[in-house]
Amino acid sequence: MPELPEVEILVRHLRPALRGKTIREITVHRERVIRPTTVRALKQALRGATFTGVTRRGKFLLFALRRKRKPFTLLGHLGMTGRMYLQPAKEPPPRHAAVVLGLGKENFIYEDPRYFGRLTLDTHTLDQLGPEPLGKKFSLGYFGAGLASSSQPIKHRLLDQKFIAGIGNIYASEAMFLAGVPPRRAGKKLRMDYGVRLHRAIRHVLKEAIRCGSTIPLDWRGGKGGDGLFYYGTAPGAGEFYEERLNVYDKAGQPCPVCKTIIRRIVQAGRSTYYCHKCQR
DNA sequence: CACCATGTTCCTTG
DNA sequence: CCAAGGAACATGGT
Repeated sequence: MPELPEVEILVRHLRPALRGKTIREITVHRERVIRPTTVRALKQALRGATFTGVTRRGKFLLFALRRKRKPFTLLGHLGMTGRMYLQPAKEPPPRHAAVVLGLGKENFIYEDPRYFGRLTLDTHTLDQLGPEPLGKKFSLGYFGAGLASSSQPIKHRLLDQKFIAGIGNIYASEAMFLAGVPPRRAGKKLRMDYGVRLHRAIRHVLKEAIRCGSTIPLDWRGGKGGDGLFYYGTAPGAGEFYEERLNVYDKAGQPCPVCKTIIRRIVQAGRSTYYCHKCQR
């Protein structure tokens, strides 16, 4: 589920749910998700620490904590299949629980069937992230210069987290469609008027996804009477959102919603790109 | 069995 | 040093 909008929605739910809660127990089921932090170091840092806030940077979650008056950050990433949520401590952790933090009556669960995500004390990777696409530093000038200096295909550029933090495979295709930009065009060969359109489209698709609570099917199951417990995952009845909101992603073989041309799927840098050959040229 | 998957990181080659 | 391409990671869905 996780691109920038999904992480943003998750952060907004986790922030009030975690604030003020103290970690009493730490269980690491998969050491690879905490690397390079060791189990010993993680336990030493987290035991007795209290959550003071949750923020986002690109697709990363930043858990602000304080222990013995000293503030520090725990960094989270959902990879492809990660989920983070609270559940009653009496319920058994899910099959693919990677890390479980005991908070008293509740457990903070980080589960991830593929274990591609992270929950670590090492925040070094944040230094390399580019600007937030919805922030001030992602200016038209920055974006235009970043494209003009690159011979890489536009699609490839959009996924480069050092250039822009938070765009993933779904919203890259969607933004290019809205802007009428051909995915294989080299950055430096894109006409500036299309650069302007793409810049606007990126912000638009991300904002819309956030506004909808996400374009991807997901649902928050409030516990009994909205007590802060919730569930991050697919919603049985959310299919309609998905169909309506996404124009091209995963729509190969289906008609373009604008011109009815059949949507194509190509592979770039080992990943699928979906586009309308007629609208994007 | 085959192929695909919302992401990052590492390694090789040029 | 950089860029490009591919594999690896690990599991589940179709």
